[in-house]
Amino acid sequence: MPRSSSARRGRPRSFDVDAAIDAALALFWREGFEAASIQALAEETGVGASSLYAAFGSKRGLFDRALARYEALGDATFVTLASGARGLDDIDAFLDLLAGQIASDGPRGCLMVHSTAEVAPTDPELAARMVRYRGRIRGAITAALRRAADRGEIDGDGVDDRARVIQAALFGVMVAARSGAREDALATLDALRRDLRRRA
Amino acid sequence: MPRSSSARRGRPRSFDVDAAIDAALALFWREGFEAASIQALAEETGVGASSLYAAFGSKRGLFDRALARYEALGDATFVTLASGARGLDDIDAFLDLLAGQIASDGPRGCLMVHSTAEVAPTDPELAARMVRYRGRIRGAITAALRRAADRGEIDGDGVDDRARVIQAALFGVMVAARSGAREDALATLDALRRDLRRRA
DNA sequence: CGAATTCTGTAACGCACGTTCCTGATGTCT
DNA sequence: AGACATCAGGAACGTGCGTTACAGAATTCG
Repeated sequence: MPRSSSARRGRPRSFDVDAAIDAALALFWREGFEAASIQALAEETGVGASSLYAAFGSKRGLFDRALARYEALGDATFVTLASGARGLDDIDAFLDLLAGQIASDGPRGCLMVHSTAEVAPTDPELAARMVRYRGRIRGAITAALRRAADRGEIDGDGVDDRARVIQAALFGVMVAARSGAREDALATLDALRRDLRRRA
Repeated sequence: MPRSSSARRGRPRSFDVDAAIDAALALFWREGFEAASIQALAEETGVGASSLYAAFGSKRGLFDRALARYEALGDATFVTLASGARGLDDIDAFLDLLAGQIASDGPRGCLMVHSTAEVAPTDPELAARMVRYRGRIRGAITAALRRAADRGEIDGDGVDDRARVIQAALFGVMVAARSGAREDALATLDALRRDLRRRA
């Protein structure tokens, strides 16, 4: 049990907690919660299993930290969407970010999406987390659509409905990406873009 | 190894294979592939583990049969969408079916969606199956949208894009349903409905 | 009726998992 | 320097998993 004070007695930790969380996040993202074994997490982070337990309590505890990190990364990518200076262009920029991630060799899909599929049904606390995450995305999309309507880029009617649809479609794209259908996922992102512009 | 002929020698099987597949499907649907243990499958189907292995070869073999059954059920619900006599009304009817399933106490979400999240990254054969399934849904939606355009219910431009978006949004709705957010999922289905009509 | 064949239920196997224990190493504080 | 506290690494534990081996039950064919 580490102290809250920065001055601790005893042998100091030989690894960076945040770096370990980032490494664990990468593995969870790639393989999912169950499939990421403690041994694999130890290898990925370069930290022994018992040290992981000392620092995070349990596999689930480490997962929580990794999810929090994921959410922070997500919020950073939503910021332009939520409070940018433009309208549809901000949405396009956001879709570009997603397309870049899908086209890359990084982890497939969205950690929140496949964690929902895997653990949310048996874990109410995590389920609630997913709901909040979804709501935050939807809120950011709504804000961008409102700006677009204010600028006369789209019709102002049905902005809330449209935000719901876009958010859901993005999650659907992430499911496709998870199955390795990159072309399909990217094509759907483009379709979403065009469909949005067609409402001008 | 059972014979192809109906006249078999030896002790006859004491359970109905199709009924066992249906029961296994229900459990996979509820809990996912990994979480559905052989013991739980044996209880759910009422068939001993060794008999399941004799009949299906492996857990994965049983899962394949269950997925095939799921696809057959799905195709049955797509049929009106794919080749109905109406346009937007056929889409509405399909959305009603989905809403009914989400509102019910049955398994949450779509088996294909959460199997993709769980298994597709490490199983190319299953991943291909998911891609085909998604394509079939998209095809059915496209057909219904074309009919709607022919009847003058919507603008004919961008039907393919729109079908992509709708299919992705439906999967996103299934993710939400999987996390137990019934209200949210149903609200998004309604939003999708209204958004579609608004393009009239 | 007896031989051959297939299915059922139980028990067991090997393995991998998450987790904990223990010992020695490595620090800080007085 | 010595007492104390924490950490690191490896071995070990118990559990549950998918799967298989085996012995008895049930049926068909000659």
